[in-house]
Amino acid sequence: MDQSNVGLRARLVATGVDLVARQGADGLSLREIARQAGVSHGAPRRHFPTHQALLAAIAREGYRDLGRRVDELLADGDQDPYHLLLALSRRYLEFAQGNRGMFELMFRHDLLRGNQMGLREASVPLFEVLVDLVARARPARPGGPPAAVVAGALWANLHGLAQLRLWESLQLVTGVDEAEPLLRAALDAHLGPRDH
Amino acid sequence: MDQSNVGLRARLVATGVDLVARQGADGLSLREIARQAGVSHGAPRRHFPTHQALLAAIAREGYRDLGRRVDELLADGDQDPYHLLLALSRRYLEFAQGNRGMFELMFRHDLLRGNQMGLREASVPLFEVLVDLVARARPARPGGPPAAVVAGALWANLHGLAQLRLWESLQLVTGVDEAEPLLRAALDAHLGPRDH
DNA sequence: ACCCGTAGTAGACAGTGTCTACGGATCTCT
DNA sequence: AGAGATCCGTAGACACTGTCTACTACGGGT
Repeated sequence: MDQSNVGLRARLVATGVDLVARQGADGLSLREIARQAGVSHGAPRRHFPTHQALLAAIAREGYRDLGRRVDELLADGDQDPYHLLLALSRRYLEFAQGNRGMFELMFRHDLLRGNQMGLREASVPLFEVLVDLVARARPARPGGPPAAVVAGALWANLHGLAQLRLWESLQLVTGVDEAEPLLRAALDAHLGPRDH
Repeated sequence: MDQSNVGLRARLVATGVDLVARQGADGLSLREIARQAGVSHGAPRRHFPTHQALLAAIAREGYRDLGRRVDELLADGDQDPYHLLLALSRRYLEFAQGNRGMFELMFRHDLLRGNQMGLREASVPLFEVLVDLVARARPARPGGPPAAVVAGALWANLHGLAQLRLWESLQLVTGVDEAEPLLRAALDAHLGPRDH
């Protein structure tokens, strides 16, 4: 793919996305990205004030990618919110498993900390989808917590699953390799059990 | 605290624990730790083959600390498993909030990845406590998933909550600042609702 | 007395992120 | 058209990092 005249800024981000997929989250030094993009090590500074800012831009691309995969799902015809939630959750876990480097980058502590890079906001659209699905999937119970809270808890659960699974902690500790039963347990728990 | 003759290895770890509490997870360069411990930058290498190995040892101390706080809880007299689970969860969240640097270190992707540092195992004893409590708290239902699976899902939920709360994503996205309602939702979800 | 393994020092090396001075375009205004 | 300013990338310096390799001091065992 030739991207010689789309502007260096976009090229740097694209190079970073490529690099993190090929070499993992540790190969993303500022100078290496510049090298791969064919520019000098000082060039990125014109477009990103700091190394972390460039990393954040790359991570944002990861959020966009994840968002696209979820949207793709929603446009697929199936309208049952529970099924959609299940599929969405699987996508999240698959994304983490299949794009390990990017996933690690997206949730690096130093990038999220204090929201210096404005990276938190990148997950908002995804979360809105989640809230909507939760609201539709849950049996209307007037006394219960609001949908946003349930969605928050579910998101936390999903994210925790993805993380612990990536580190293989879950396998070590539960003896089960697959995330599916844990995922089903989580969904049933938050949404109430149903008949599959 | 004077620790001049407990062996350099232990002193380096202690220095690191101190340092991460004072300066955060980014101030933990090998050379800075050596400086704070009053030795040359080559000295740590006698006791830790690599920088990451030293960081892992420091992180392990974090897991031990967290474990102690949980044990403290279990020895407190209260025997109701649900209350204990609630208290344990709160401790987990408090620990993350109050020991931010250490928590970030404990879950740094590069330290956990591939379990190169044998760090995963450090969370096993904690998890065993969790499994035990879950088994006791859950109404015995023969058809349901085994306790280890529920405990795994709950742990993932708890950990996800701690993470997302640390970078304030939950507040941004749910509008609620406190983790308590989310925590209650999670516990009720995984263990079945009860009367408080 | 000798040797040897241990523990810490000191220097070198490649690599990193950031900063500054510089060069060459390109655009604008008179 | 000519001159000035602004943009964008280069090149080098700087302090700092993790790792590696001599080298030194010391202590105990045969």
